[in-house]
Amino acid sequence: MTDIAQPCFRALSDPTRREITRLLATSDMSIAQVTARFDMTRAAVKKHLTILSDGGLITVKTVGRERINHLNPAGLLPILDWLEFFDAFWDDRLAALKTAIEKDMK
Amino acid sequence: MTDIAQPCFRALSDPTRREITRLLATSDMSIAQVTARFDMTRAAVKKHLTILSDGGLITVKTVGRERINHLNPAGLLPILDWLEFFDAFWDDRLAALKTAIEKDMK
DNA sequence: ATAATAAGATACCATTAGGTATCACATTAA
DNA sequence: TTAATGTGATACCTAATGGTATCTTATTAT
Repeated sequence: MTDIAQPCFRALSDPTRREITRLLATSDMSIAQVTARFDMTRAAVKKHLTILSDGGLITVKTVGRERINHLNPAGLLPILDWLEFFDAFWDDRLAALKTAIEKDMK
Repeated sequence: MTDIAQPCFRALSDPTRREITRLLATSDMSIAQVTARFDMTRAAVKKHLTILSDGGLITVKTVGRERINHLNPAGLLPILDWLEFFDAFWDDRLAALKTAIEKDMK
């Protein structure tokens, strides 16, 4: 029950952190640069970045007095691995799924 | 900034809830049946099921005095939509998965 | 009719989470 | 050298989270 995916799911469970990942997808940023995009203190942003790092979603490189945060898309793989479990069931449950969706739309 | 995906990400952020989804992938279960698989009270399990329902990951049907919990794989689509943003950063594995699901739903 | 079973509802508790303010330290600029 | 900048670290606050216990109601079985 080691649950390797937990730090990743945890990291993505917060909207601010998901937004940070999208920001970093466009370019690397220092903590101050990320903070400039949000209405919260640097300390709060730093906590989010730490959690993203724990989840393997970003890497951090020290450049002078700055900490450059860099997106690590491979950190999303635990999520994909987890989702793949349901591949088999999508086929099996296809009929029920169609019915359920169609009924919901009425 | 309505963040439609938040209830889904939130639902999957807890290991117990992820395990429940896998359980329900094998068969529908009443609350008591789900509870029998975990070392916690029925009230705790019920809370998890409510959060999974809020996240659109399960549906609940009343049968007599029982509440039958049923996996709703389509509830995972918000996650896939969100992940799709990162397609540019790796291969097309994710997009293939998502389009396969959507094709099945039609 | 009575007892057993399934679940809803509420109050409560300890811990975690997201946030702030503040101070110290390292690096760069003047 | 001195001042400004970027960050680390800590203490603290409030709300949310995951859990329990307990009581009530609805349904099913004897």
